Amino acid sequence: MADKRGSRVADRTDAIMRTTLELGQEVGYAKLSIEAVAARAGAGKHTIYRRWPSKGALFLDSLLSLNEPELNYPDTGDIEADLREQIHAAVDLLSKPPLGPLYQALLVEAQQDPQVAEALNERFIGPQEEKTIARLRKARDQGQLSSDFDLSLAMALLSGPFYFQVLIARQPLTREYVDRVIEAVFAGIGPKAPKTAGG
Amino acid sequence: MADKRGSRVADRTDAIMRTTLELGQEVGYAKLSIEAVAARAGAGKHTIYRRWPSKGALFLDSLLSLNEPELNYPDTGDIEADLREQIHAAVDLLSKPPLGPLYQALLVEAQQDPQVAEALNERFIGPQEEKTIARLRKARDQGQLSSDFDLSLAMALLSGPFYFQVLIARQPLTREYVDRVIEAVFAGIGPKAPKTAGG
DNA sequence: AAGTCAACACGGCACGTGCCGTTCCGCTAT
DNA sequence: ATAGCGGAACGGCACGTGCCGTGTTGACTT
Repeated sequence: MADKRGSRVADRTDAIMRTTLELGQEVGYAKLSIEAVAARAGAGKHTIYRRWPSKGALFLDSLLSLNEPELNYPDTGDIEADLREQIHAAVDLLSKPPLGPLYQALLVEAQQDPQVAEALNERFIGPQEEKTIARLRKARDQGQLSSDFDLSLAMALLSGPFYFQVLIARQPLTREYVDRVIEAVFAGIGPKAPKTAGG
Repeated sequence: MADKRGSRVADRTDAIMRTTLELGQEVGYAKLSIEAVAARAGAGKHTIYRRWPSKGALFLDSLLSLNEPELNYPDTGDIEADLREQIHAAVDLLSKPPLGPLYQALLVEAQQDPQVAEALNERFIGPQEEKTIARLRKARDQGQLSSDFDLSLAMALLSGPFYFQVLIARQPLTREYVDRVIEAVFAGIGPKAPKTAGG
């Protein structure tokens, strides 16, 4: 039976998503076409269009279906060490092949398609942020952070430089770079001696 | 003579670039087609393809032809105040209509087209970085920055959160947010009491 | 100095290709 | 019977490339 007509819906859906990732890795997201996905997956285009409203939605679902990103925070009591650990893991996962290029493409697509942006935030970035903020909150309660700090601002300070490095500067994200950013975000770039008093 | 054949090359080039920006604002970068630019500019597609290898290159040239971004640093002696001033100006220019959406689209295109990325870095982002770094260096020499600091890292710490806010969090860039980021980057998110030695 | 002309750039048109999103058809498992 | 499927075909759009007739330009002739 070379045909898959009538097989279980979930199987068909999985096959399409797997093919999407496969083709995405081969030709890149930009050149990925629904037509090609349908052809390789042995599916009708209609079957794809029935389930996903856009290429971006299909791609997002496909990526999230991997469900790998169980990026949970360690909690050793040392917030800087835990952040390093966590960010190293995230970097390993999201900035290197095979997932890196795909995740990056998804960020690009999110810029162009508000629906994808919303879904991405809701289903991936948001939850990750919450985990980070929860961990930061605990640290703040333990006096490891400036007490009056807006935690979502801290989030941005910690994440921004990495996105900057990848998306704008287009430089590789090394562990050393991660460590330097974390250290600097904690210490600040101001002079070591307090600003207020004479330095 | 409704025809522009043989008129000066620079005029034709300008007309095409102006039309590109115009159409870009109307339909957005994604739906911008060279065909439409040619039609509205009263130009042949060849004339466009002859000068620009890609839609991205045309768009980049068109944006840079505005030549507005003379974002030069003030130097009042107070690095934090100068950074605020400078970043406020940059934010006003690059995150609000009419240029904001176009600049954002250019960043997106740079993700997909390495040639555009390189040109963008070389002709816009790079020079701006250099100005910032030069100003930071002066501040460091005056003792307003931690003395052993890598200035390009400071660059990333200062820029990253803003790109994050726009591209990832998709939130508006307010002056208040800018001020909070700058303050935090200087002070650090660590506890107020100095970690290293007694202040 | 005035006239001439080949080279060049141009606008416009048409072509073949690729992918879009949709529609129809025949098949198959339920 | 019905609903979902694979597959084929559709019209539409934009791509990038040829070709054509036309206008401008600058070097050469007179």
